[in-house]
Order: sequence, then structure tokens, then C-alpha cells
Amino acid sequence: IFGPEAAALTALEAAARKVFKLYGVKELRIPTVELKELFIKSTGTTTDIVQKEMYSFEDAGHRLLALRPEGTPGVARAYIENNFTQAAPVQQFFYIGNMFRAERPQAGRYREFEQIGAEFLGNPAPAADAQAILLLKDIMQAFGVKNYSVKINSLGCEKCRPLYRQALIDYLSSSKDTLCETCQDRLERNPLRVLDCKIDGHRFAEGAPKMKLCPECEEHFNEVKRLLDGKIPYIVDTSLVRGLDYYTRTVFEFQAGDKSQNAIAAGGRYDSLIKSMGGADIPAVGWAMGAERTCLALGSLPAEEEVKVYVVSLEKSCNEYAFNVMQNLRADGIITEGGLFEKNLKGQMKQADRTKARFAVIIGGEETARGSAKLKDLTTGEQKDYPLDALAGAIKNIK
RNA sequence: GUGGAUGUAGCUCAGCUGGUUAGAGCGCCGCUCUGUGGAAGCGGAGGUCGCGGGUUCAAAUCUCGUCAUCCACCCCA
Repeated sequence: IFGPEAAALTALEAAARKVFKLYGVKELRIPTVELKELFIKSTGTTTDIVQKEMYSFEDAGHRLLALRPEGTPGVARAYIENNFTQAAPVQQFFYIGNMFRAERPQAGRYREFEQIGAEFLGNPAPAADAQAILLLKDIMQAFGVKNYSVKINSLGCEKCRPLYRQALIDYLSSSKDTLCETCQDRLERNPLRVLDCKIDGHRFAEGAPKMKLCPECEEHFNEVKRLLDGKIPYIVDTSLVRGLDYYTRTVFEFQAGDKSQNAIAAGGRYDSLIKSMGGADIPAVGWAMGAERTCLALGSLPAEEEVKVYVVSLEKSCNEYAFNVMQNLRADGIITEGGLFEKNLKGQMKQADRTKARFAVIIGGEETARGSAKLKDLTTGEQKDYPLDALAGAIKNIK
């Protein structure tokens, strides 16, 4: 990845870091390689990620390891192993890093890709859910992504979800034989996904039993929506089901574009994950953003207005002088390129043009003798001789 | 992981049913123009035809495999 694509990723990371700071979210650097078991236990055995998309291998010590397919398990492990529960249970973390999933690649879907993620740990309040979502919105805004939609839903908790799950299985079982192959398989494992199926999903959109949230979950979801109202447009989509096992209550997805890979960021609450991994009963909510997808959604990065100087030397006897001018400009904080002294003046000017420099600084025998430099404005073609100690100041003034 | 399309010069592509030294445009380098870029003219460099095997007297062209990119599915960020 190079050129504009690399610049876009860097800009996205910079925008994210700026907004994370604003929200008091601190960086956490998590391992690239973990015990495979970690993902099996946390991401979940029913997920495709664990069932068929992990890059796993045995190391020299006969440990079964895996390249991380997502970041949340690493964050959860860090939280538990560093005893945050005791010392400071309320934490907001972000991470930036590459993830790995063995899938067939296409635009916006790579086997190695970058995720930027945020996790709010230890806060059960709807305010945490709403902050997580608005944090994501603010990053999109800071980066410049505009054309996206936000979908939210509530999956309920350990009390109300099993009831719904069973109701759904009962309802769908009667038409089991007519379901597509994958849905027959999904029926027992994760019946919510059947409603999400592109082949069969629409058939049950009307008749399927609706999620019946328990009063606590209902109130939680309503509060989240109240907090979001007026701050971000969103759509409640009851068919929104996340592919990871650990989600509870609020789930959300930011979508952009009309291609298949339209989820640019997604997340939700996972109140039982920390506990199920052997930690304390710590609620949490978080999300992950696909960096490459988000850059794709941006389109092109607005060109940065940077003033750049290109230094050229006319003859061999001036090279050292020109070289020093170049280094002095950099010392003065001016973006400077040059040093292509083997080429003739024309060739060096051509290179100056190609690097999109605003100015050329031309050094010849006269300038070297006089202790000056010619400053040429490449947009207007005007040029003027400056004493060396006035050069940097002159460039900054024209800015 | 399934189905499909594509892969020829730095880039965009042309090369019909297998047949001499594989082409174009743009870009690049040089010269016209040895103190000045963007224009024009002229000249030049650059290609394991994605990679590997097979068929054939002969393969960029046919075939099998493989890798990569893209599309749909699947899945997901």
C-alpha cells in the first residue's frame, strides 16, 4: 500500500486518534498472535470467523496459535490479566492494528486488513452505548466520510434472548424443509441469522415473531435511542444481527456504498464476555472499523495544501553550497526536496515540477559567489534573488 | 469456502481460428535548448506475454494447475 492509499490510511488514523483523545479513550497495543483458544472462547464457536477463517498454526513449543481475526478478545484478555477490575474497572481503550481472516478477497475485503477499534469497559449505562456510537460518528466526520447510514438494534440479554430464540426456532421449524442449506444449518445454531439471509430472510420478515425485550432491555434500548436522537440519524433494523457470539443488547452498523462489503464499522454491547472469559462481571460496549473500507467510502482524499521547495544546482562547483541551502531550509521547518545534481538545469526543473513544489531554489555560480539564492515561484514564474539568511523568511511570507 | 471475469511495456489496452525479430497511445530517458519546469518536433530505452506443467515441429494464443485483481455468493469490518 503506497501513495494516496497509504496517505488516506494515515489520515484516518490521525483523525481517529484526535477524536479518541477528545473522548478520553486511551491506546491499548494488543498482540498480533494469540492462543487460538482465546478466539474460540470469546469470538465464539458458532461464528464463521472461528469455524473457517482463522490463520492458525502450531509453534515450536507445540502451542496452537492464531493470527488475530479481531481485536476485542485481546482487549478483554488485557483487561482481565492486568487486573483492571480491581484497580480501575472503568476503562476506555482504542486499538489500531492489522487483523487476519482467511476469506476469498475482493474489493474492501482483504485477508490482512486494518481495524481501528474502541471498547468502553465497566459502564453498563446507555450513555456508554451512545458515546461509543457518537465517537464513531465524530471520527467519520473528522475524516470526511459523509455518505453512510447507521443501523441499530437490540438483541436483548441472557434473560430475554433465549426466549426469543426458542420462539424463532419453533416458528421456523415448520418450514424447515423449504429453507436454503445454510439456513437449515443456522436454524439450531443461530436462528436470528435466518432472518438476515438473502435467500430466505424476506419470507419471514412479516410473520416471524418479533423480539420481545425484557423491561430492563427495553428501557436500556429506549434510553440509547433518546440519547442519540437529534445527534445522529439512525434506522432501527430488527434484522440487524451481528456475526459474533458475544453481543448483547445494543448492536449497530455503519454502512456505506452499494457493494457487498458495505459495513464500514460495526459493534455493540457485550456484557457477559469478560465474565465468560474468567474475569469479573464487567459490562462493555465497543466497535471496530474497517480502515480500508472507510477509506474506500471517503473516495479521494482532499489534496493537502503544502508548500514545498525544490533545490537545484547549476554546476558541480555549486553542489555543496546548494546542498547546504537545502539542509538549512529543512532546519527552518520548510519541506524541501532536491539534490538531483547529476542532471542539468532543465532536468532538475522538470523534477521540481513533478514533485508539485511551489518554489524552486536555484543555485548557480553567481549565487554561490554572492551568498544568495534565486527563489522562483513555480505557479507564477516570478523569481527573485535573496540573501541566504532572508530566504526562509521570504518563503514563509509568501505562504 | 463456492461460481464467474480478467492477468501482454511504468499506466491504459490491441494482438482473429497457434506460425518469422510481440505492437499502439500515454508516461519515462535523451536531443533540438550547456542559467530555468509545464508546449512542440525528433530519437531512444523498456516486455520471464502473472507463475509452473502439458499438447505441438512451433504456444501470448490450446490445455491443466497455481497465484493475483475484480464481481456475485458466503461472511464481515
